Amino acid sequence: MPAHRTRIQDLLSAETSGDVPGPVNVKGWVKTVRSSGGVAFVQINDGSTLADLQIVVDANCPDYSLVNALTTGCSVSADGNLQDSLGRGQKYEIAAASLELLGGADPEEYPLQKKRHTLEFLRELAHLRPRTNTFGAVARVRNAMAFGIHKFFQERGFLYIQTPIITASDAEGAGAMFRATTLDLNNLPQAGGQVDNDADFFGRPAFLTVSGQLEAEIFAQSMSDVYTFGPTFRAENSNTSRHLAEFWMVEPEVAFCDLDGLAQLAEDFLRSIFAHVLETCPEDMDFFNRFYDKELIQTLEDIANSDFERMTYTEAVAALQASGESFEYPVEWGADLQSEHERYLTERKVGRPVIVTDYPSRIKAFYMRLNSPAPGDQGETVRAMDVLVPRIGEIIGGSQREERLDVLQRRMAEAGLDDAPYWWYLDLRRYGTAPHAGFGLGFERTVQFATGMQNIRDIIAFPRTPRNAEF
RNA sequence: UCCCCUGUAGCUCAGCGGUAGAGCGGGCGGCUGUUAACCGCUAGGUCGUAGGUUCGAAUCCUACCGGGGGAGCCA
Repeated sequence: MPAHRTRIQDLLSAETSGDVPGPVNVKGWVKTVRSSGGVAFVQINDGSTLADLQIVVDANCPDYSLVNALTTGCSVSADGNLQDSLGRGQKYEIAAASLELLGGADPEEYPLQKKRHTLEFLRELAHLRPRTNTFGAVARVRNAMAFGIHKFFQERGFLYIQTPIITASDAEGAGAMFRATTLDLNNLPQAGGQVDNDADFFGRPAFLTVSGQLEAEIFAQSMSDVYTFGPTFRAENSNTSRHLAEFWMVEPEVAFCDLDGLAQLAEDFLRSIFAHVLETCPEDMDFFNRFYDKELIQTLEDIANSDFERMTYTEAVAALQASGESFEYPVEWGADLQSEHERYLTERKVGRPVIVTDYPSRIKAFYMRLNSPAPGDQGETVRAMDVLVPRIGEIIGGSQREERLDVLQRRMAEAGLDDAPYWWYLDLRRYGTAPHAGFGLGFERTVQFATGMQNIRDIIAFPRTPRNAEF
């Protein structure tokens, strides 16, 4: 009896069945059971790879009678030798010497069939859907991409930093925040006719972070090259296939870097992580290519192997106006680009990712660095960039930060912001200020793009959206 | 938050004013290596909820709740 479980991936990746001598132990969850005469076929999956393993149980196995009790969803353990499969459809199979039922799954109640389910139905079964092919593949690809992200930055000497999840500062412009409080909402302490925030846990209002950027800037102004990778929260009432109330964001922040350097970093970064996932998850990527997007792999390979298009906002507006397209929203210098405009640029105009830079200051955040005027501009612009990709639209938003104290203070005043809560942010400009830049990447959107999945709720294990926080 | 679509058996759907249906899944029985196996039999539903119109409502109307698509906000 083998002492340790062998992962299915390790068995299936063997060069020949002879490379796995002697009996092995396998464990997993039953996908389907077929029987024919005196032979039963138990197909199991253990999550280590997309492929199932077929266990052959015949009358020679003392536990043969057990197969009648096996149904989809059971967990089992089997010992036996790996052999070349006698049937078609799989290379190897296990000839069971013994079989054990670890946990049953009442077939009258177990909700997963061996047939295909809709993604909408599976969304209600977040505790069971990782057992399906699609969600197993998403979990593995998501894992590989997280690793690829760390690998990219670590190989470039970036420091992984952890910024707070609970924060008292509200990164301007990033949207509505969730309040984090220990106050009794049914009996709020009052002071001077208002809620007494001094009685709250932190002695002041606190929130769940919408971005680690401002804190990351602190470390960029000391460690030079840093990145964050963690959860962020937006209390926006957004009901789309691209928004979550809780999502993961990657935010590099780089000292002594301008917008051109940042755009290059963003491009290298995206190309690197797509190449990484193609290389490390070939079976899963084939699966997505077959069932979700027939051009997925081709698209990702193209991105990994070709340069991104660059254009300024002013050039983008000119291109949109010259396109002859009839857009629902008018295109005019000074207005933000709408989804339809972004999609035209990346999908129709260039057919690959586009980096749009130098947006009007009026539509961007106060911390973005003010430009000197360029030809064609019809107003102030800032050193901001958006990376647009087909189907998803904006996948990265970033900017060179305003490092000049006087300009920053002027911009904050124009935005109607009070200096006081930003005292430490301004201090960074008072003491050894340095040019720096950073961007934010929505992790789920990136995985969504890489898998071809239509809905972001199928990219995160336990999606938080308005009116939905089950599990 | 706005616009459009949608909610009928465990799942996917048909039925769209007159006695609630199919396929899959489940149960039972066949089948000497199967491949989302195959063949036969069978059980299973207050038609999202609450009102309203009507002799009669799954079907028409209203509100609310859930789901989907699109938009806005953004990552």
